[in-house]
Amino acid sequence: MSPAHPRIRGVVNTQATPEQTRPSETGEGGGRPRLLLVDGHSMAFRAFFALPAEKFVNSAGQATNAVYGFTSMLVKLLRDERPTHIAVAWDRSEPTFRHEEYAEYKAGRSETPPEFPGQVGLLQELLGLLGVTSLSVAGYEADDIIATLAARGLAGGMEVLIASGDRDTFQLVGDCCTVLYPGKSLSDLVRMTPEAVEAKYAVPPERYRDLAALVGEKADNLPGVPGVGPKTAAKWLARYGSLDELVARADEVGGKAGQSFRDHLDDVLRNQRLNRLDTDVEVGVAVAEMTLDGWNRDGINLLFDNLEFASTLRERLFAVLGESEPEAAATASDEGFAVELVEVAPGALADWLAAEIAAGARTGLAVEGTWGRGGGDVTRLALALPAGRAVCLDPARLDPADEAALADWLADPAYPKALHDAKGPILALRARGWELAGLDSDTAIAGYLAMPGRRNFDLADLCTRYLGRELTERDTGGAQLTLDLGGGDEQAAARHALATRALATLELALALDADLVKRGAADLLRDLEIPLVGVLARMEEAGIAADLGYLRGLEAEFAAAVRQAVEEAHRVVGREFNLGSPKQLQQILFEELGLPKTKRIKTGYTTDADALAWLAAQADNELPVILLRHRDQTKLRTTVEGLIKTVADDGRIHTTFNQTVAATGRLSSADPNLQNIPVRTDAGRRIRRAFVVGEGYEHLLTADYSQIELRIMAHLSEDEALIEAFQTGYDFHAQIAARVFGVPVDRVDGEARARIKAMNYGLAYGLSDYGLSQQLGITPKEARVLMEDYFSHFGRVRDYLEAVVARARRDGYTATMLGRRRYLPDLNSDNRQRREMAERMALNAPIQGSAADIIKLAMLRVARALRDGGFASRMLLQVHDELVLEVAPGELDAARALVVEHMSGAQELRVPLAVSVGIGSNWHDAAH
DNA sequence: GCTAGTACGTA
DNA sequence: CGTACGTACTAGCA
Repeated sequence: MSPAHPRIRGVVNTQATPEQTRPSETGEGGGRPRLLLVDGHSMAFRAFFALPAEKFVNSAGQATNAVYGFTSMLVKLLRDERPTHIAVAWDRSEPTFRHEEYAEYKAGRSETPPEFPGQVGLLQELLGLLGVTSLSVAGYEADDIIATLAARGLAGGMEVLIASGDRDTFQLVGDCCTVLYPGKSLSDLVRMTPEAVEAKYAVPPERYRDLAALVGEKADNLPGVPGVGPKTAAKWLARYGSLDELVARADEVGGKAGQSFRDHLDDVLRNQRLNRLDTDVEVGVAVAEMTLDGWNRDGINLLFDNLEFASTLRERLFAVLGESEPEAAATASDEGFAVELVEVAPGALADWLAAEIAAGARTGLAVEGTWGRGGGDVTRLALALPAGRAVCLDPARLDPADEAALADWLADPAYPKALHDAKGPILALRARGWELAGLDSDTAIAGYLAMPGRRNFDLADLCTRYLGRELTERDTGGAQLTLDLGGGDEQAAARHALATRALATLELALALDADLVKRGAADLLRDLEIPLVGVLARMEEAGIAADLGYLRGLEAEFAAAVRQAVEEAHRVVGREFNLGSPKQLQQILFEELGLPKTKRIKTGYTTDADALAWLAAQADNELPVILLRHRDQTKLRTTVEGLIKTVADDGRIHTTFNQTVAATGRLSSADPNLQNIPVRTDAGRRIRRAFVVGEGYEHLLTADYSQIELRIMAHLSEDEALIEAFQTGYDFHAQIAARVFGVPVDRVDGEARARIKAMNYGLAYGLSDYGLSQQLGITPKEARVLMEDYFSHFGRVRDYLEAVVARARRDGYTATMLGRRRYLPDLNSDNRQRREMAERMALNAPIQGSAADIIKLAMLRVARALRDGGFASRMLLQVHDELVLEVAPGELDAARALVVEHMSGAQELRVPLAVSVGIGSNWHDAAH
């Protein structure tokens, strides 16, 4: 028997670098270090088919059979083989050098089952938590990585074990290198030693390549010599010694098979080239570093909880880890976050990323910088891996090669990333030309879906709540620290703090995943809210063009009207006072002028618009009217002033959409709020003329849902009369009024229609008879009669509304059509006011929330359709039931059709989802 | 400089 | 005594 190393070298041309192979001197039991190399996809795929996919599904619908089977196999290997070092290699989706040589390589494989790919990411996440090195290298297959690592391990004196379902690895078998090949079942791995290979194929391992080249490999779509099987091939190789020799003396081979061999010589030589495993792959991580340590017990528990794995597997895993592990790694996480900040040498980032982060495994990303108003800047960013290793980068001092590597990694959707409140960082990264793809979790949004009523979703708060660990002052890099430390320490502390945030985000994402599965919101996060983040970032970045000169003109006009109202008011009262002070107004109106008292409030009597209008009618005094005009004009002036202040250098206003504020699921807009620009009064609508189509575009287009909340109420209540009213497409409120008052539709007068309209909308808000009477200026008794008349025709609506509250009281929450919950503990409060408030919220939340779900779906559909269709037109604003787009030249008809199609088709309801569209050169004229 | 209260714009 | 927001202002406290 020839020695191991020459044998390997003879086959694969080993070029092991000594300094990279320094296996630990303290291997298991003091013996030789053992390196276990696993072919990830190959073994996961075997596991997938070994276990029934339908039996391994968690409550989120995630198939877990491959994860379970692979983990089970890994536990067995760890227990039985006791490796001191371990790595798992993965194939990549990109073509390899083999595809370049032979386009048909691996063609004709049957389609991967849809349940499989998602599990690879989970497995890689698990390996990260186990502290197992997970590798993939662009342009190479897992086999090549394994061959490279095997050669280095052997050169370093290690014993090598390879777990792979790919027979190409048999060429690596030697005295110190054994392949564990799956037999009948996954747990039954056949030990392919040199003797076993020889017994099975009648050739030594170093001749296996030659044999495979002759016979062919169906799985790789490499046809061999027709009529030549393993027996003939082995016989020839025994006679001629090697394939090279056989080829050289091809004309000596007799018989039909010999002729076939000569006819297919090209195929054989190609097979031989392709089945050679590369041992010079740049893997970027030394074999000696592939020790099994730094595993994360909390993380593993969270992931297993999430996957809903039985406790037996977990116990077996911890048992085998516990035996081989220093305790420190397992307990370190009890106190804060055990982040290990790694320095990557300049120019080495690409290698580090490739070596440390397997495609599909999630990385935590934290960004330090500034953002807002559609832009931002990055001062630092940190990446953290599941086992706690992290790197912190300063974009300003990044080697060009590293910058390119970082940009590629950020933009690669194959690398899932978890961020906390990602939209700002996305804008900041993009300002540096870096796209972020593969956003896999946003922990702020995940927290919002779990607890939509909370006011803030700080990373530290969520860590305390979900991980039971504090993101301490030290971790967060607080200002206090900078006073105590010198410049260098300050930098180091800030880097450590950011890396800790990245790790905390990663761990938090896992915990929130599990929680959202329990709350039925995992799909909502993954399919709706996360994709929306990028869409909103684009909208904020685009902004909307503003006519600054026009705004300044308006401001002057409104300011003059305010001054005039102030002068008039002072003249009427006979002295100067602050019209903006409710307190001074109360003094003047109710004490000095002795006007009738209005509704009581905490500080006295209200001076709101309703009360002033009432006073104007009651008393013979012109002051209330002047005050009303002053209020109006002041509001308009401050609105315009606010807008002017926010016009950016590009002449556009970039709002910020908040995705985690509204308890019902709506977006909100701030800085400036573009969702409350006046529209109801003529003076107010003039402000909308300031929002104009930008340079390079042709039109503004607005598209809004007609009565979407009422349609949702009709859908959810399944009230046939309501549904029918929407299906006819005729004036909805008039139709309802006709039924309630028992008159033909064309005889419904304006008064009746207005009452029913108020009633229709009021229902969705938990309207009381008192509230309705206030709204309509009728007595509560009349309002009660009106409600009874209404419900006598639309009984299902009342049933629905009552059922919503009853169910929410029982479950503790309401749910929208997409399963977005709102928790309302006050439904069982002893305090009547709180309880009734909660009841109104419960009535409204499913309706307002479902409308929010639907327009969010529509936004995703519109954004995708615009992108896929190559449109230059873009979405700018969302105003709850309305989208505002900027249409590029020549795209009007197509854009209009696209928006209508994707808005009205966003969700199937029992009633049509009507969308109306308007076009104009400014927001006012684009109304309809 | 902070918060509470009031008021008011939108859907 | 109808839901959901954001902003601006005053007043009172520190």
